[in-house]
Amino acid sequence: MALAVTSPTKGTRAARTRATEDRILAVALDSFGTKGFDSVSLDDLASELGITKQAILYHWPSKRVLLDAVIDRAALELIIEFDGALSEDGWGWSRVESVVRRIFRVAMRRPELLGFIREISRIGGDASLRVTADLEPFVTRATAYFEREMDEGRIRRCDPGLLLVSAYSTVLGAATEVEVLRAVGIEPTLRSTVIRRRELLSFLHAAMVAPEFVRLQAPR
Amino acid sequence: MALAVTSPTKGTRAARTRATEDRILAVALDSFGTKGFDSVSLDDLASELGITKQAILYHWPSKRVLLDAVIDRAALELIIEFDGALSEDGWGWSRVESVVRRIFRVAMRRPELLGFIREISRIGGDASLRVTADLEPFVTRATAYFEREMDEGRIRRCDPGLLLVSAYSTVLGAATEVEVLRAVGIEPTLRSTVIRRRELLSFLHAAMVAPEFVRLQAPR
DNA sequence: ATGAATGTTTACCACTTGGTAAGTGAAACG
DNA sequence: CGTTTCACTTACCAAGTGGTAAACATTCAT
Repeated sequence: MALAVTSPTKGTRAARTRATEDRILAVALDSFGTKGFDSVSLDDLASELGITKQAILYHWPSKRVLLDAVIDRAALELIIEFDGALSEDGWGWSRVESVVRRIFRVAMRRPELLGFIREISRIGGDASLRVTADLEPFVTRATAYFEREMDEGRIRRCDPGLLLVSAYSTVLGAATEVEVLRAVGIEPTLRSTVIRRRELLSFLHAAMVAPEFVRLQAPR
Repeated sequence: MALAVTSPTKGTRAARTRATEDRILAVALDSFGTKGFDSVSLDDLASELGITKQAILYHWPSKRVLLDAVIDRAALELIIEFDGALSEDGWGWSRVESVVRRIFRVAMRRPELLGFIREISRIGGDASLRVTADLEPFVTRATAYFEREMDEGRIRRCDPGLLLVSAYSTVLGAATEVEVLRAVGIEPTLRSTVIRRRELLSFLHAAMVAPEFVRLQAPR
């Protein structure tokens, strides 16, 4: 879903240019994330934006360069969505819980954002390197956080990187793998999503929380 | 990687036809699974097979119908790969462990197979319905198995469908999400895969096994 | 042997793809 | 005010896209 955009008839020229580029990036992120890079033509993007394909190619010299710009934008938005959770109040399990809630919120409200990251992984090559580089600071922060929690014995000791991947793909899967959910007889309604989140939290809780802290940090 | 194929100059005509269709399906599954449906043209497939695109269109009237055939084949192969694990010896945790080991083995040896299922989910529509229908018997068996284990108190009680999804996406993620792994500083070598599998098993063990059984079913 | 069925190729076709070149109208600037 | 810069459009293009039609070669049944 395209975000509401500022009217193109206001502001200075530079501002309007930035606004146009923003609109293009937003629509491209949405389309690439839901339909896939190769399945979306520049003409598709253009017609959705009510402009011509050449207008897009004016701002970026090729579709591939546009993709790079979309990658940067997606990484930025992801960091904005998630990074705050690491700074929130609380400790141990309650903080993990807030991160999971955030991922669910993003998966429900911005599924194209998470789908886009997946798409980039599949494309591979330079695109993957770019998103990896873009997310590096966040990943560093997150693993450092996990390590601290382990040091203080609040969550079970294990490889923090793998823990991050496991938690990420578990949550992402439960939140986005709609077809698989359907296959196991779970219709992705709002109500079922709430249930899934609760079940998942208890799943993660059991997996992550150090035994001696279980009683102190029970999931709701 | 295309499998070794029987020479097209042997056997009866019907057999050779079947062999050709098999080769086409194998290459199509590989290509669609790794590059995506829209990123692979019929000409790409044909040239990889050393035939012409029209030869493919002789066996299936359109690319979309070919996709349906590939879906059926992928589902069949998936079931063959996984279903055996449900019939293996052992009970409780040891059986879960054997399923996880199987998924890892498939993810390492046939990444295109798992990638293809993801791709189909993204395409959505009739394609998703088809793969869902194809996998239904297996899913039924798996959830029934989980339910039995819960009834007997060997694994923690929860929604069996969600447990399946969680375990599926966790393992699939840890096994296939190569770029995410790279992002958190884990190079996907053989050695690291073994480590990841072990870590993941302990993660799943903690999450799934009922507390009173933990001592009896410790992960290695 | 011969004719029919079958699997494949050659020859096309209309349409879409990413990308180029040149033109246009309005805003920014002297 | 003129003119230059900028964001964008119209007009193309060569290379591919999925798909059709018909010719062709091989195998099978008679």
